[in-house]
Amino acid sequence: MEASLEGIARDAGVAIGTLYRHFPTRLDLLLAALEPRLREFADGSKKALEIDDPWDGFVSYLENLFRVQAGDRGFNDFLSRRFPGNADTERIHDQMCQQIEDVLTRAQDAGQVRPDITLADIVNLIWSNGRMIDATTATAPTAWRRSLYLILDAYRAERAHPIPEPPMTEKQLYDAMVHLSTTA
Amino acid sequence: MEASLEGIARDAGVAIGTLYRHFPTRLDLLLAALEPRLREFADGSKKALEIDDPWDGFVSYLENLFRVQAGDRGFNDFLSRRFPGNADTERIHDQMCQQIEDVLTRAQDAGQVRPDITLADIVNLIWSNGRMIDATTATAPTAWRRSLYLILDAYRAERAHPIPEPPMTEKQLYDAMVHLSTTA
DNA sequence: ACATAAGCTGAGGCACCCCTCCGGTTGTTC
DNA sequence: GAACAACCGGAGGGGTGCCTCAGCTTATGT
Repeated sequence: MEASLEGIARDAGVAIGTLYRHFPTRLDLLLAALEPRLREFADGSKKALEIDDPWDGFVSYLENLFRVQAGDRGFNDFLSRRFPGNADTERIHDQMCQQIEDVLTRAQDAGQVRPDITLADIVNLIWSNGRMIDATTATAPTAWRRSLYLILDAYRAERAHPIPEPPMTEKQLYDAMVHLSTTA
Repeated sequence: MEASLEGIARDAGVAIGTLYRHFPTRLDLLLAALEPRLREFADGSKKALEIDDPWDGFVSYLENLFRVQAGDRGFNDFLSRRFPGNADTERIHDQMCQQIEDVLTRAQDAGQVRPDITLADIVNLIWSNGRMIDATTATAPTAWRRSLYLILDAYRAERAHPIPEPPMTEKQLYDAMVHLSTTA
């Protein structure tokens, strides 16, 4: 996301004008580069959704998400942000959010995930994981799995203690994601 | 950490040369700006360490840490990174790590925090929290408390589930922190 | 009052980066 | 093989940021 377009053109062995010709905006390029990842992610998600046990499905969904996130810096950057005004990315994000809510609600209805968790908490998880991946891919590339399995113990219904802070509202969450796309 | 020095000088109503005169490097400036935060943090830590119950002390320590982190972007940036070669920052970081280990070990010895947690896991927490704060300060400034109390449920010793991934080694952790100071 | 020190300024050199645009190259079609 | 379209290159204008340094201003001390 922060890569220099001139550097990308150089690495691609192509002039800067050509890069702009094919991808008028940085987001166009990112989306094109992300296509295989999005497919990979979708495949994993499909498998996760087919798992009978709701808890296992929930875990599998997150593990797939985090794995793909860890494997691609662009995807990692993309996941945490919203790009208001771009219909493509908004659709992708909306679909993901819907999927997360589905898999989460199913596990909650089964009494396996604590009921006070919301989509915003999972997005938090994505942010957190993204930062961890930034820090560790170079030096401890599988470290993200540890924090995933650790946080899962917080999500189990039977271990739940009350949380003295409400989840973010939908608007707060959206604004936060937009904020990340304009600053960090 | 990413602020433009020229912008800082402008905001301070001073020429760029003057800024450089007082603070030859960006790190010098950061440390000077951070001094009150470091003191505030130290005060809170002291109170936390005086709490009798090891679990409560652990919680209080983290809550203090996260609160200060949420209140100051510079401190937030500073916390996640290591600046190799700078004796001052290395000392501060080493002290913090030592403190964290103390408060953590005490709670583990009391059987209140699960024994498989290490310093590296707490540093993960700091990274995660830092990212969350970047995302939410503008829109949901107290959201960090929620994720703190959520993760605490994962840290409780009772009914802990095994984690299929070892903690980072000391070297991995150090390298990751240095990595963040040169890239993100 | 004068010398010396300390402090401040901002232009300027260098390095990136973004994005545009025009001239040149390659390909296609009849 | 001519006309046309599609494609590519890269110089260049505009912007920002880093950091230095020569010259000016303001203490300080005797």
